[in-house]
Amino acid sequence: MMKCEQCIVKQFNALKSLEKDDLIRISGCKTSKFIKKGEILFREGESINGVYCIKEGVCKLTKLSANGKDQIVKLVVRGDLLGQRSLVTDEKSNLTAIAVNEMEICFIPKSEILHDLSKNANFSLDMLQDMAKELRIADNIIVDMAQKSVKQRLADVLIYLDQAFDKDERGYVGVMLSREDYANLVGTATESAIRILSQFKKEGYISTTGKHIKIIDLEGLKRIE
Amino acid sequence: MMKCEQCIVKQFNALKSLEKDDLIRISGCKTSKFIKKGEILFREGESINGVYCIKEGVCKLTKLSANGKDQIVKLVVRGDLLGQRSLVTDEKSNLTAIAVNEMEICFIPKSEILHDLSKNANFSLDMLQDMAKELRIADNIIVDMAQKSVKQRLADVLIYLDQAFDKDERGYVGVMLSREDYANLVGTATESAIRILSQFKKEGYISTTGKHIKIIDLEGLKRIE
DNA sequence: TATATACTATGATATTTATCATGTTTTAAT
DNA sequence: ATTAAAACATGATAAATATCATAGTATATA
Repeated sequence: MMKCEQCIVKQFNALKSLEKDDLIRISGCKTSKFIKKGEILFREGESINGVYCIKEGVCKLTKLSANGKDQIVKLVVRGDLLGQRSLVTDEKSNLTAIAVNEMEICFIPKSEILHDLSKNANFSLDMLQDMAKELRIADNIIVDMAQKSVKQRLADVLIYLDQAFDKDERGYVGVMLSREDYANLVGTATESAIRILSQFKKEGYISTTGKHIKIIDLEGLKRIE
Repeated sequence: MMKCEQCIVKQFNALKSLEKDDLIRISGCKTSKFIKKGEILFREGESINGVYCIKEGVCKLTKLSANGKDQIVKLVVRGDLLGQRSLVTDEKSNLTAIAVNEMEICFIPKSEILHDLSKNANFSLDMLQDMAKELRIADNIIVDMAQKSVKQRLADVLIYLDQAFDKDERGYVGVMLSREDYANLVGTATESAIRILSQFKKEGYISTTGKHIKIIDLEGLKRIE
């Protein structure tokens, strides 16, 4: 099994601020596993008791709203940590994590992370900075949700996917989401998401083959209003 | 001028984790001032270079959306800190802060806070916990913005104001907002906010006298859908 | 106290979005 | 390969919300 101190993924998250000794210690008690598409890592209301480091794959963080629909709050990708928020506040998870595709993840027990938070100021600061950035992003999403039309928000999602995920050989976006996922990302009815994607296709902004989507006119999408 | 080490307000924020020595040091370089209703503490895009501690009053944090409307992202009250996010990431402010009523605030320069963050693990952890809580709240607002109707969101705002602000002698909510503020909190047109408040009044959930609002039927508001 | 200005209110209408219905296509399982 | 289930698509309609128009009301300021 890959050791933390040799793992390249940690460069993308706060674990990069740990010393070699600490990484070796963490490596000794971490567990690693593969998750199939659609599997649930943890549910809203469950205790996580540690932090997941995403080594490969994508997962969606969702929350069930009062009207019974799942809202996707964010997508978590290779290199991201998962569960820091609940760990720090010692609360149950506020969100449900579901694999969007095949994933490989490592789980680091709570006690190890807390140990480092209390001893290593760099690590704490790095974690604090990550959380601060997440907060800025969340604030911006609030503004977009409140002020932009469904069509704009869906265009935004496509723009985000285009820049955040590698494309395959044929230029298709490197993550495949269902139309329902798109709807749950922008907060609309599935039919509305389908309709707007059809319209984007008709108007030449994107091309689609099943769940595969290719962005054809990124600048056009940015001009949607 | 009130000294930090004697100030009761710090109990409500991360500054409570500092030792007396540190508080005295901070007290020595803080500045304190009064802000009039409507005044701007700082604008989106400006460098804050420190942290504000709210000793008295309320301010709104807004962001201008692409369509030219201000969205109120949150209300900040007595005891809250302001500017930690930008301080930690060393970014310009993402939001504009505007006083909702008469305020008294203290400003602590960046260098002092950074000094404590690097030396005091308790302080860092406390800050981290505050930010983690803010993040949870922001995630929940995203879900509400995406999934709830305007009417539900406005009811939620009233419920929040009812529990977050003291009432005056006659039972009116202790903070006065314009109808436009209500609209900018829920992300709707001012006319829509006015209409829904009128409806709530007609249906006996609230009573209003100008900007003064009294919650009459809290449970009723919670049942709005 | 007069007067301008901002805020509140409400009707009429247009636009956006959700819901319901129905059929097709894709995917997964036997 | 066959069949059931899930996902996609689209029309028709209803409901929610925005926009435009107009007028009353409060508030500040000269």
